[in-house]
Amino acid sequence: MDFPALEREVLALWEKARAFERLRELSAGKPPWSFLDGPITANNPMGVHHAWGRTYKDLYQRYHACAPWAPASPPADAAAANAVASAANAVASAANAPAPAASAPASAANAPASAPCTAAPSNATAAAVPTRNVAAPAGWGHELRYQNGFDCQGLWVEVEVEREFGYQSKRDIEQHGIDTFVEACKARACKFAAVQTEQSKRLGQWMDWANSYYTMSDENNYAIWAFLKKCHERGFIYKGVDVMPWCARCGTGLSHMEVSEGYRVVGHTSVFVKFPLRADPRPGESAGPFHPATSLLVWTTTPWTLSSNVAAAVKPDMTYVKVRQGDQFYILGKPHFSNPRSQPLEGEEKKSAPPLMALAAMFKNNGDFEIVEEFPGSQLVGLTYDGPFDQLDGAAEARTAHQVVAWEEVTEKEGTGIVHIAPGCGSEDYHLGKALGLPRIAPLYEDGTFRQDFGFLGGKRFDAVADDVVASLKERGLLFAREKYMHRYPHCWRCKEELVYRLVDEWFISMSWREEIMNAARQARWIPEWGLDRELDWLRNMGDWMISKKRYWGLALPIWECRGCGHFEVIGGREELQARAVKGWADFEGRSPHRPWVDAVKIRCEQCGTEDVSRVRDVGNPWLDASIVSLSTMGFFRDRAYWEKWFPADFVVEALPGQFRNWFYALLTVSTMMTGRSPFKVLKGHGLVLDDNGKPMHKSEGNAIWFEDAAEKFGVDVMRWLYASTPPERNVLFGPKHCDDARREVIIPWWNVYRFFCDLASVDGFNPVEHAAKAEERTLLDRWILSDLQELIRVAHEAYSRFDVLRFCNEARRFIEDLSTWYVRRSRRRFYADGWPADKRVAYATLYEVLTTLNRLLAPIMPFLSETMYQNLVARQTPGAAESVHHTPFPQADAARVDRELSAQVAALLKIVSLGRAARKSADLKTRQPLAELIVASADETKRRAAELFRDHLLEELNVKAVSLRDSAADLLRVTAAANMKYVGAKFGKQTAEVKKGIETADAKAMALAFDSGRPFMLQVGNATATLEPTDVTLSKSWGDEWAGADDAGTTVLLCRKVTKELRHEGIARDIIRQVQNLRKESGLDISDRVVLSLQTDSAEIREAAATQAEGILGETLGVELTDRPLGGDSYRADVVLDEGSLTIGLRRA
RNA sequence: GGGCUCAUAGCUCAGUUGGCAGAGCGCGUCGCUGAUAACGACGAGGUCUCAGGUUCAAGUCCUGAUGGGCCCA
Repeated sequence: MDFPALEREVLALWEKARAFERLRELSAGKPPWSFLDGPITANNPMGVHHAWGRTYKDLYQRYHACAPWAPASPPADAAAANAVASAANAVASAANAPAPAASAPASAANAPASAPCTAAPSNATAAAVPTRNVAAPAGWGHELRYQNGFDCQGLWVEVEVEREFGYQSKRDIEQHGIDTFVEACKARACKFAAVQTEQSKRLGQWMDWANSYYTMSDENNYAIWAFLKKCHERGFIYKGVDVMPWCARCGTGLSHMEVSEGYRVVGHTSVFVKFPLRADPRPGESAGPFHPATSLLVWTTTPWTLSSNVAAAVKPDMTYVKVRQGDQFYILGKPHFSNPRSQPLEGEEKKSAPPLMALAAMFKNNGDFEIVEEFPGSQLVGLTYDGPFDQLDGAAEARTAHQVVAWEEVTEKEGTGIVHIAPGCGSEDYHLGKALGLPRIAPLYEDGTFRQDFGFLGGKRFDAVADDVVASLKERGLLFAREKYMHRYPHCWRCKEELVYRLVDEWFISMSWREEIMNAARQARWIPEWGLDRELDWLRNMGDWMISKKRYWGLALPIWECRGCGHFEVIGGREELQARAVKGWADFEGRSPHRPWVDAVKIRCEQCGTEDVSRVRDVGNPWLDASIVSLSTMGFFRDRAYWEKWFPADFVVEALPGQFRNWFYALLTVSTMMTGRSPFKVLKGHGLVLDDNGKPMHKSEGNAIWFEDAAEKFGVDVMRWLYASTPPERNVLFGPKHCDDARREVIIPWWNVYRFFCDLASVDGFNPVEHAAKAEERTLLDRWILSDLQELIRVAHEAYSRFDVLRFCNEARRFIEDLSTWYVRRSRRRFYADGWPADKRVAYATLYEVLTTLNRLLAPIMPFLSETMYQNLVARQTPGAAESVHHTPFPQADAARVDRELSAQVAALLKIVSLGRAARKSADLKTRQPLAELIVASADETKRRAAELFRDHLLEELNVKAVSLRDSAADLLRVTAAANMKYVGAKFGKQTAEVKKGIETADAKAMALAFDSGRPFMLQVGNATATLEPTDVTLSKSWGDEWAGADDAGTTVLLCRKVTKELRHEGIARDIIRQVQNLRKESGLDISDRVVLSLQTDSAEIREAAATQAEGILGETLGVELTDRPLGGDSYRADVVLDEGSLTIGLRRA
């Protein structure tokens, strides 16, 4: 079966029938169900990892599009109350919503004025979808917005375009023109939005593709302006000077969120450096121990920052030592001196990192040494020293500032206990320096090279000077030691270069109002629940939000800053800018609010009157772009009634890693500022997609799987099933192996039941209306499978409505297995009858109902297979049926058809059959050999009742002539007991030998009966009582020569072992029949072909059996004549070996 | 250093108010089959990561530890 081909056919069918548009017509005016799409980055083709989230997005939308308005049955537990509440809300808000006539043409009326991608797959007529209002059946279905989103702006696009153009740096961009560059970025976003649209369609996503939102749209950008203005009105926007992580290649600072993306383990040159003390300046201390031959021993992993050293920090309450070596004295922390040192790594990285030498060992390498003094760090505070690069002009400001300062954060775990402080080159350094009023030296330009006034370092890049610095220190006798040090160091998450800490001006949103955002976060239901704690933790701890980036392609920060007086204003929208413009509006008019065009507009400073105030050059943090969409895409600024209808979203779902600090955070922050509310009612997160072996997919390692390849090799239904049936908070393993497993486990059995039905139904001319069944006509098995089907429907509603599709998948898998391996297998013969006897009609009707219902339940997960089945089973059969399975209401469970007792009885039946097979196995009696009698002995009434009700099935399944029932088989039971020494020895110690003997001589049968009823067995050993558990003994059970048996938990199944001559002949006949059937199949005969049969054998017994059973053999194999002579001519032939001898079979079509 | 999370058979994973440790795949033996790309029985494979606690009863609840993952500093 070529599933991908089938999927392509379904896609063509949907397109031809306008199936998605038709669904929207059917849904128009129904209660809204609001899904908000987190925008996918439109920068590359979609990967299989995107397909996970998009599967959830699609399947929950498909469910709600056709779900009933209230749960089918009241959920039992508290967690479900949530679902009830939200469903109730949906209905309530429907009642309050504007009349359908006003809100129906929603997507058309609310479409952004200018679609940013004219080249994007745009279809104006399709966009205006709900053209007519169909009278909707009351009670089911919801209206959805189906709006997909594309994230378009940001450095990730710039990096790709730079690569396309062969640019090396920001200078190239400015030289060739920002306008050219920005246009190319726009074009790239449009190009990949179109690619992703086609891929998403292939995945089966039903979305209003022509109406996708783009974060680069004018509407979206101006909406962010409005948000920033509101922040400014509350005083939260400020310009900060900070030491920021900086990417020298990209020429931009990175936000906290971005820095966390890019930590990698690297080796750096670390150095131990001497800071020679100057004469103690403190009054009364000049004669102290700190004479000129004493140096502070300082350690750093970033030698380039020594150029900008200002201070050395010590921990006041930590003990320091003074070490003499030759005529030199060194001061360092006592714990650091002798403790082993290690690199701050984990797992594999830790194992592969080289060992580090302890400081004491370094001293030892240099010769004899002794500790001459110990004192607390507080005694060092205030001392001054000579800086390592005081000779450089750029460091002049620090020459008089070098001093020892107190700092609680000095750690005992690494370094020397004396920390090099360069407030212009490190974040913590900066904050310490700021608190102490130290000067700060910023030695680097934007591109990471040293300023010219840094002498021998001037013009060199920060990451290329380690050796120069070391050489210079060594030459001047300041180097104590150097080593390679492995640690996690931040890298640019886009271009992979090492970051550097640099003093820069950036724009921030203060997070002083974080409690408000936390309260909004608490309004939503988070799946998994710990997601809320995780988000709150982030909100509690995050610093102010840095929103500026010194780049080109992105939101133009609407901040106009006066060069004259420093006053800045935040402009809240296009109209406001136009009103304030004093220059350049004509140049900007008609352009998108991007660089460079918007930069032409100048305003007048409202504080000092300066006329040509320019916009700051920065663009916005890209998470701002996606943060606004709960407002911008739902008409917050344009159509408040429409927005009220759709906000907050009922559901959002995205990948967990990263989004707590990215989209979830940004979305909450903006919504809280603008509305004070959470923008979503339910947030669901899912994990990562790994390869078949559980490894992350990387292009460079060759284990990445392209979406198109996966779709065409595996099929998307299996992909969707795999994603739907994986626990969302875990990672999913995706690849050929897991796809094959899932297909074999679920899809193939389901498909085969469907095909079994279709093959027969088309021959028999089954008609669902004509061949209906009445309840009282159903067999027990019919009623059982229909009962379980009702349970499955109930679970489906519960699972889908609580966003727990995994639970439904597990139940569906079990149901399909029961259906395929028990119901259909046990019901096959009913379908083979000639004509339309009642039993056949009922079997057809039952299986038809099961298949069509199951199909509907699985449709949200596997829309292609279910559509195929629906077209065959329903659409072509039933005049007036809906065109697509996805237009039909989700089934409702009928509680009256649930029969739990019957389900328990079928389960008991399966157990009895299993025991019967075990009994046959124990006596080496193969199932083909008919036996005279089966005894089911059980104290459990359900088991006895099951054996009675399903007597006929037992007869066939276990190939016996009769079934009898008993309460107990104890009278036939013979047991021998042996001690299990492993447990008995451990439990009874010295008594073991006695207990062992006791067990062997005890009443083993009483012991077995005790264990079977769940009790321990009390064994008298001398004067004491030993309590025996089932694990303490090994019991061997038998039921005499006449019976083969097997038992479990108080139920015993016995088979009569006596094989009479007649039974043996029947067994041989059955062997023959099976071999004949094999040959028929191998020969390619049709099931209904009549044959002439020839059997030749040397075995007298086989001959006799064939003769006495001839009628049965011919009947089962559709034989018209049985002969013992060869057939010759165009006959088929097979030589087989039976237990009794060899046999040659001949076949010829009659 | 802090937060969150996960740990069940060789592998992938179920285990829903605490009640006799499960499935699929893989492996071995046997059986069954006009039963489909199958199906069934039996077997090997488990200290449910470890240590405490609550309880008549803990894979499940609590505390701590160890290890993996994510995040923060």
